[in-house]
Amino acid sequence: MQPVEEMLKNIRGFIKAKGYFLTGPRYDVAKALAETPTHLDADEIHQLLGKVRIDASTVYRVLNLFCKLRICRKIVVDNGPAQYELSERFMVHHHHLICKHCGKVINFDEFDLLESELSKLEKLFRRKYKFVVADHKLEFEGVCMTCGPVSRNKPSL
Amino acid sequence: MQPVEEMLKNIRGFIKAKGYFLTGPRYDVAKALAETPTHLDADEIHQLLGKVRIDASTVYRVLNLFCKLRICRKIVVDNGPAQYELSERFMVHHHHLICKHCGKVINFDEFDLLESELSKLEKLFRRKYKFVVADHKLEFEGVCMTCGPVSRNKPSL
DNA sequence: ATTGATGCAAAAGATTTGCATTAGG
DNA sequence: CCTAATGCAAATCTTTTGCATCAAT
Repeated sequence: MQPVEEMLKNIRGFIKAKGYFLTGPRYDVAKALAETPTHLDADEIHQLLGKVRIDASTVYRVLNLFCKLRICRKIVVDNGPAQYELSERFMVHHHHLICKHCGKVINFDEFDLLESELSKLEKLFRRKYKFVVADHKLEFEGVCMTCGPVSRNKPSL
Repeated sequence: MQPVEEMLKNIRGFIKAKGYFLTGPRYDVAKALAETPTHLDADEIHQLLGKVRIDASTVYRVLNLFCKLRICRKIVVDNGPAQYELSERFMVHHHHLICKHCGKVINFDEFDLLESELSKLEKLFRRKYKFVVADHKLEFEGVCMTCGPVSRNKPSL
């Protein structure tokens, strides 16, 4: 992952190349995302930007634009607002461990064999289902360290 | 997958074993899920049960109970209501291809190598992150046959 | 009788939208 | 100027909740 300044420069270039402006609010949201190693929801971003004057609806509009341009990626979670993170263009490719008690999202990037299996599958889908894969998402749901100690038994919930 | 009648019998036994009743609404929702090879959202279930008198909030309450008991499984999707499907106790284990144009969800169960890789990962998470995996979810997002013809190029969106 | 399940209506939470205003080129 | 972006307020959509009623043992 690149330093924040460089990421912002890249994002600026990316937005302009697509014919959009990097306005104040867009810069602020991009900065919040670039400075956060994990994920933020719309409201957290709005809070972070407390001092600057920005409306919640603008945050959503910016995030939607960013998703459309693939600057960021939306993670929909059960019971709660969607989370956003910079896309793989700016972050390393990874997937998520989601704690079903506290909702915490842990990134992981241990793959090796897995990713090659995934791309084999993607070719299969194209043949068998005529389905063209643009992105894949792998999530593990469970109980994190804080919410439940590791034991030999599966969690009861 | 078993015939619907048998699935319902199993579900009845499962619910009673957990100390709950299989009431009318619960039976109707279970039947709707058992008769659907793919997924339904709460409103679709409500529609399906049009003749029988059941309130939308009851549908949600039943679905939440079913998820808690692991009779069914909730699939949260972007832009739209959550989808529900019977759990792997009653359906074969599978994952999803999600079309980002029309929202269609296609089941797939081609695994082989993949599943063993996934369980290796789950062991790793327990060691490295002290995270105990209860379930995993693998989704491929892309464009389905109806929404875009298969081509050699990646979809522009 | 007592506990749990349901219907109804209202509330809550997240996100989107219409419209007037402002800003950027 | 002209188009795009923003703030504000209201609307929308999904899901949850409080409460009175009903059902089941």
